[in-house]
Amino acid sequence: MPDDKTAAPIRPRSARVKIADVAAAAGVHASTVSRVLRADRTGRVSPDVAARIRAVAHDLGYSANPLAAGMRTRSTRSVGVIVHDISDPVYPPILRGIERRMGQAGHMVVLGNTGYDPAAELAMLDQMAARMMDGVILGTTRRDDPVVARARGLGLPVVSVLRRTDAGLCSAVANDCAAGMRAMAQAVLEHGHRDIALIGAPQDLSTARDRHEGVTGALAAHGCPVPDDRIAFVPRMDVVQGRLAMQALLARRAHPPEAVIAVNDLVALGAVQACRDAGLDCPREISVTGYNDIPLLAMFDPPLASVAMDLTGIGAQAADLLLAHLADPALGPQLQIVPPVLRLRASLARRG
Amino acid sequence: MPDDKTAAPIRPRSARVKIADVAAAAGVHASTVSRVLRADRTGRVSPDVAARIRAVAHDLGYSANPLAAGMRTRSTRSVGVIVHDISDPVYPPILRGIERRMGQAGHMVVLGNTGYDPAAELAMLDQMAARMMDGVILGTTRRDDPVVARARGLGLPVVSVLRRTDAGLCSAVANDCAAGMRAMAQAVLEHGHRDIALIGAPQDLSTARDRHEGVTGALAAHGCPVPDDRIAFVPRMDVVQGRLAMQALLARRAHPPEAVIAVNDLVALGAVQACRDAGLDCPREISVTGYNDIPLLAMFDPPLASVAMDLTGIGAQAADLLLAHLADPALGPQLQIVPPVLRLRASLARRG
DNA sequence: TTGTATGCGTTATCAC
DNA sequence: GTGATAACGCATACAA
Repeated sequence: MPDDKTAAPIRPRSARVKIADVAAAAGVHASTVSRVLRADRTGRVSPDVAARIRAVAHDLGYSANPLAAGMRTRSTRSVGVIVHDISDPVYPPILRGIERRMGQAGHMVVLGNTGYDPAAELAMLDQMAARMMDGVILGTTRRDDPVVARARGLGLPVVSVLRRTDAGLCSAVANDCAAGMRAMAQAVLEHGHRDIALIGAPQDLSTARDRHEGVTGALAAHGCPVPDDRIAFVPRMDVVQGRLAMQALLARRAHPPEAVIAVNDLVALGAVQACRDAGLDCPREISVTGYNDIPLLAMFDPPLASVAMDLTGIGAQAADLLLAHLADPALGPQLQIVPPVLRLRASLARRG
Repeated sequence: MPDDKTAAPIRPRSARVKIADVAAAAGVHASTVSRVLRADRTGRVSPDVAARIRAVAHDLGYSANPLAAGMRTRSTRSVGVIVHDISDPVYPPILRGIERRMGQAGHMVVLGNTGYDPAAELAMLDQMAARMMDGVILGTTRRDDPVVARARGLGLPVVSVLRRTDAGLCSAVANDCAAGMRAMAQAVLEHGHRDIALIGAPQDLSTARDRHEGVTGALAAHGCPVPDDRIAFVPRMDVVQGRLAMQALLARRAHPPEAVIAVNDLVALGAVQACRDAGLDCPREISVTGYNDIPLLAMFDPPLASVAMDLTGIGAQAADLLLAHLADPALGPQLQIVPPVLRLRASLARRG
């Protein structure tokens, strides 16, 4: 056995103390140290030896390398989170809930931002799988999502947050968007509006679809169906697109609608901008509503009526659900529905 | 040499194809595959063999495992980002800039949220170091930061974003907060206000300190020094604390100040709330200003005067700077200053 | 140009 | 109860 140390380290070795150092200092073998420092005692160690090892490890400032351990255990104790756009204020509270829970469980959170690009979502998942992440939380889920399918193929646990797949192929934490929007539609009607416009989003997202079906269904059921030229769609749910959609709506008819129900808050805020640009006073001349109740929404001008949910709680639930899947690989897809709560504010005003 | 395959895999092997699989399929040795697939050709390989290996790798859907590679190369191609509170709207645009640049460079971004807790910041850095992250971007930097010191001790490259250390011990991308606040102070004076109150933040953050010194200095220089009872400090820069601080300010004197200059936008929004609670009309009776120009600030009621900077650009610059440090470990601390831009809006009104 | 041997830090499975 | 050994997937100094 040649013992030449030819394969020298690339860098001047970082001073990180490893198991071998602890073992040497404690006068035991590395495997014994590993047994002691690993909480799940696979093999028992005599109390005095264990105590000595623990003391030495502490003195030397040893901390385990989860990556190296992961090579062997196939668990790196890290999870990915993929979102369309971290700049959308709906995500930070969710991310915060995820990060806190995962941190408590000793897992790190890796962030992926994919800008509404399905190809980027797939590439991001592959990246995360290649890095041996234990699981992924998807904030990008589409109703029929190749990302979910590929994750299944890879055996990578996935939890969907906010949205879900039609087939329920993966666990999801979401709110009942259709119910939320039905409530909002009813509120708009109760405020006396009849000429109502809608701004929807791509229907391959369950949120966008459920909200659209919820609102169209509710309005039709109350004898107030929405004509096609009072419906616009945005390609992305942001302020700029909301503004463009509203401009398009206003251009189609001589008279503006009495109220606009937008698919989410950012789109609604863009719609408000477009109304102002067109010289329309919101809410005196036109009411606008959103969805998600992003932070600080009550402080906008006008305070925006929206549908709220506990975003941080949703993030925490998604994290817990993923942890449950990690603990029990046999666990089937779970669906957790969080109740939506109507938040009526000044942007929804009485007609007249 | 015992060749028994006793150490069986823990899980039913994930179907991930590895270098050995490609090597077997291509009829070459693994090291040859490694040489071909690694862009930086250390040893040359004959073109035909290289082409065959590449084809096989593609057919088999091979993708490298950066973690396993990192065990050897000491580079996991992942970086950490530590922030006080991802729910603060100032961070998402920065994070977006970082994520995009890092993604382009093939690095993943790990997020750490520490809630203004210095101990948590230190623990997070240790976590990231233990996971062999290539570097860390700090959004939490304190003027004399043990996190920066420990990172130096570990040889872990660090770039500070938004804030910086007094000693300039690590690279930083920030704006000139003192200059930004001087401009704001002057604008407030030019609007006729003389009874001006300040809401500051913990002075161990360079942003809070520079802004405070900038505004107090400018006001004093213009013959309008701020008395102690017109100054309040928040423990954290969020809406709730801003509101409490404003309440405290209002309680100290019979008459409210004419203007309030807050350390950042969230604090300013909290101050606006407190003013309203107290029956003060903002901006008719009291002007309020912020800092950072977080997204959508112009749509608030009132539109908040603030000091703007290119947050996404700052994130991208920080990412580039960290990448530069990774490419050249000998690179010393760099300081990049981004210009602040005054954004005057209706929350700052003429006196009277 | 290509194959061989070894190590990165850890853990699982043996033998003792 | 503890030590010895191989393996996780990859990269590289060296020999051939």
